[in-house]
Amino acid sequence: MSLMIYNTLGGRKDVFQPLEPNKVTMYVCGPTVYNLAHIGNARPVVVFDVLFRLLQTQYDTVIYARNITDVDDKIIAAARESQRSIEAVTEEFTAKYREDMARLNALPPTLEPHATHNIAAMIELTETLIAKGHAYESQGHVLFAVESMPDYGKLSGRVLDDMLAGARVEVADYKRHPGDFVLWKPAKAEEPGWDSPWGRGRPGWHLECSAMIRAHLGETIDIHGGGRDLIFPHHENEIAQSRCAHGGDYVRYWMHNAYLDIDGEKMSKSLGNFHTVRDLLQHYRGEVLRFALLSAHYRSPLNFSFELLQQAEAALGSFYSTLRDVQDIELDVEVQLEDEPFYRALNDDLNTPLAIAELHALAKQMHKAAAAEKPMLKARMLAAGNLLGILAQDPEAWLQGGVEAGELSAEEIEERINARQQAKLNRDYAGADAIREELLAKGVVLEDSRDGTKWRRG
RNA sequence: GGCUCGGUGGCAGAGUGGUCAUGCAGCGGAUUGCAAAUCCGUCAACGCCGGGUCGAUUCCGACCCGAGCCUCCA
Repeated sequence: MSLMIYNTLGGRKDVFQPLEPNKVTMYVCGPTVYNLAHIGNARPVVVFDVLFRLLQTQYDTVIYARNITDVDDKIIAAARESQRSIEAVTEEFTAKYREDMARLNALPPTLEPHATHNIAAMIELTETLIAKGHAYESQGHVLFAVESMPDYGKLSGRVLDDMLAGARVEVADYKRHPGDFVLWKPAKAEEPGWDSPWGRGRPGWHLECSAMIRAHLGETIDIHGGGRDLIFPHHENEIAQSRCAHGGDYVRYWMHNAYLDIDGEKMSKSLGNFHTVRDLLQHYRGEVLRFALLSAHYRSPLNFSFELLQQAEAALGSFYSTLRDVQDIELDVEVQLEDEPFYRALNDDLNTPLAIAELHALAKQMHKAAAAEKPMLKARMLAAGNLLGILAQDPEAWLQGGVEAGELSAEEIEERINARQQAKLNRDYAGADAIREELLAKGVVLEDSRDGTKWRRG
């Protein structure tokens, strides 16, 4: 089965073929570590985590790099505001970012290059660009000359002349062309800086990705991912830097996720309409957040709401409930992924909503299945869950757990269930129902079955 | 203004040139001491207008509406 990927460059789905037959290199734009990640920032992380898992089922070597931008104007500003050192700020938010993403069941990337550890590579790249006539020094800055690249704008479908027509930006006087962008800029004394042929300074925003990809993954990588808003200028400029410096292809497949909306508007830090992952984790388990993020296709906007999270929670609860019914069944069967509808769905440009629908279909089959069919169905559900990064918990623990501690402990609940059982034996159904109601009022749902009474929070 | 991308049932959200998405919610039934879970059945959509087609939500064109990028942002 071949993986189809929608390539922003070209605007259509293509069969994915890595440069080398059994190796895939993938790079996703990571965080600028100056504050907490919001749930919109988590979307690419979760989406590309699914891709990472999927690729690993097909290729022996998958190298997935996600950078940490730890030098940036916003970081400097954040450090100044909180009267802390740059390092204190970046270390704190790097650690918190890793924790938050781990709680969303995102696997750690293979590599996590830091911008500040790769300054030499950036300087070298800048020197190459100057030597080849694609960059120039001006008033202490080094700028990339967009006019030196004939097909600049190809990724975003822009033409330099058109961009000028609508330009609203004041053009810095050190630029030859308004579209020229900074590779290296001078650092003030109190700002972080590194010695370079152009004096003490620091890199421009776009430079780090090009330099680190080249340093850690090679001149040409297979997949580069990120949010849609990075297409221009960030990724366009990365292409310009890398292709002009090294020639050849930079990235074979560009993938861009759509954003999360709040009331039809993009969730963003600048609009202030965001929820941090950390905040949401106070109320919802990471797996619920993850499921919610996967409930829409990654290229479609996803309207974020509490209803969405509640639906995600309900869906996961129902899957875990199905799995609880078969929790004692041993797995000694092997799933043939190639035959699986959910696998087919994921291979079609990561169609996670369809994969989830197939998971519902599997659950439904499980409910009707004869005993002999259940081990395979369970294995298939878990295999699907594994690729989506969900359903790996103990079902009982999931159903009885939760972020918001209930009013009752498990022991207290068991005690009430026993009391109710006794009432039932005494034919005191009114008493038994009273206990059911009492527990329900405290968020505990009882389910009677031949095997006794099960409970869950819900 | 330029460049992108969208508009699917009450909600979320896939997909397709011709009887089915799926989930949640609703309605009816089975089951249950009562419930829950589950099962069966059921309601309901494809922005608007035109064009081609035997037939379009799906293709083409215009229009309306929305979002994003062009400035830090996933």
